[in-house]
Amino acid sequence: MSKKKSSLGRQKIPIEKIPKKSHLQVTFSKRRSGLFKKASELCTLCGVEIAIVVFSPADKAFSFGHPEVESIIDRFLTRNPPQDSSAHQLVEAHRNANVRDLNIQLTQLLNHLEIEKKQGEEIEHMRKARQRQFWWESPIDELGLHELVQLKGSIEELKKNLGKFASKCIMEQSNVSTPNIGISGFGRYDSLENKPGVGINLAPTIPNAYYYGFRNGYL
Amino acid sequence: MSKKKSSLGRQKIPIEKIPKKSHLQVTFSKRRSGLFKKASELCTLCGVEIAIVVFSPADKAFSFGHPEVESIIDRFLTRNPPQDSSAHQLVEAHRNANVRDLNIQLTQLLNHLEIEKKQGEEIEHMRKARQRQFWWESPIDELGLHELVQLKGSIEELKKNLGKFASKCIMEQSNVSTPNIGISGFGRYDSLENKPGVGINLAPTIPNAYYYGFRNGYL
DNA sequence: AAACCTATAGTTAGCAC
DNA sequence: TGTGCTAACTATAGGTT
Repeated sequence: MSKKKSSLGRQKIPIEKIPKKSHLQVTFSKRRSGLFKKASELCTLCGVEIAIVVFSPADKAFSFGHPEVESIIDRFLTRNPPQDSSAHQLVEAHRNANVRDLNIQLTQLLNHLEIEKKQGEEIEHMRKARQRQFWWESPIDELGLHELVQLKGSIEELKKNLGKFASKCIMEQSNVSTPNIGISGFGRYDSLENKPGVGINLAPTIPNAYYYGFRNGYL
Repeated sequence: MSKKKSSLGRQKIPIEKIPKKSHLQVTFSKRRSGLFKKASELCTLCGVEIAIVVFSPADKAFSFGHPEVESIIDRFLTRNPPQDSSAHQLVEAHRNANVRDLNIQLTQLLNHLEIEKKQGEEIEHMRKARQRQFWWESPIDELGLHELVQLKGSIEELKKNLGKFASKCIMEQSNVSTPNIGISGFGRYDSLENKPGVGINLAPTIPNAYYYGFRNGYL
């Protein structure tokens, strides 16, 4: 006849880590679902958005989210300045991996640009120097020793070349079957540009193969 | 004698959005703290990590986190592949703001580099072309029309300059007190470089101020 | 708004399946 | 693991301050 209570019912437990593992596991499961239920009720009753993330004792992730965990987390992180503090660093680092890559690329590009610029400046320099080498078109009494030496060499060179050309012309005069290599240009030049008084007057008819000279209209 | 109940105590409410705003606000406050309390109890009892984010009806953010909301969120996001899907886009965009800036910078730099390179190439081209302009030192029968035209113009120029120099020399011969501006160079040149046969032989004694010409030893 | 009160709705510990 | 039971424990609706 004695009614045996099947259980003592709910017992008060201290809020401290449950030592018995199997027990802890059960409690975790029950209270986790209870927590999520409370959250969902709060969502419905108050029309608010809630996200919960729980890592179980076995390090498994459980999450509740209304509407979605991600969107709420995003909202939260956007508002709460990502303080890049200690804990955040790892993920931030991971997130910034491409930023780092871009920075490296940028640095390399800047270096490249620097080199390219210097090369450009150097070439520009050379160009200007080269321009200055057209001294032989400037008044002759403005020339220095070095430039005059160069002028001499150049004219000497020109002399030789003209000599070669002259002999070639003579060769051709005596042998008509020889192709007119190198003559056509001169021919055109003569017809187009050999205005009296300023042209270059070659004297191909002069027998001496080494004869050549310049004459201007003022002479 | 009649004991009046001060309150009916807790009444059952349907789990649906509370219509009365003031009422809702109170419920939100109470249940939110209740939720956080449950969470903290779960943390203590089971030694787990929990993060909760709640956006109030007034769109204010409340959060619970043990140990910290951020670290738990990071853990969560790191494991759950950041799916870059719809919801995540906004924050991703925000996060990638600096990435975008870097990309813009990079693009600009690449453009700059492109321009710089082209300039460099152009200048290099000019340099080579300029080098080729020393054609007047190469065999004369290899020259084309254009080069010959140039040669003519250059020699014409040289002729004028020599003419000016010659007249200057004549002026000086007739007036000894005139300073030797522009002559010293020539003087040095003469003494150092006027080897027989290849030198430039000026004839300053010729009365005509416009007389000048070249003669080589082979003539 | 927040803090307290009270009666009661809701949660859950311990046990069994 | 999860579910069901039940008594006890806790949270909280509605009120007052």
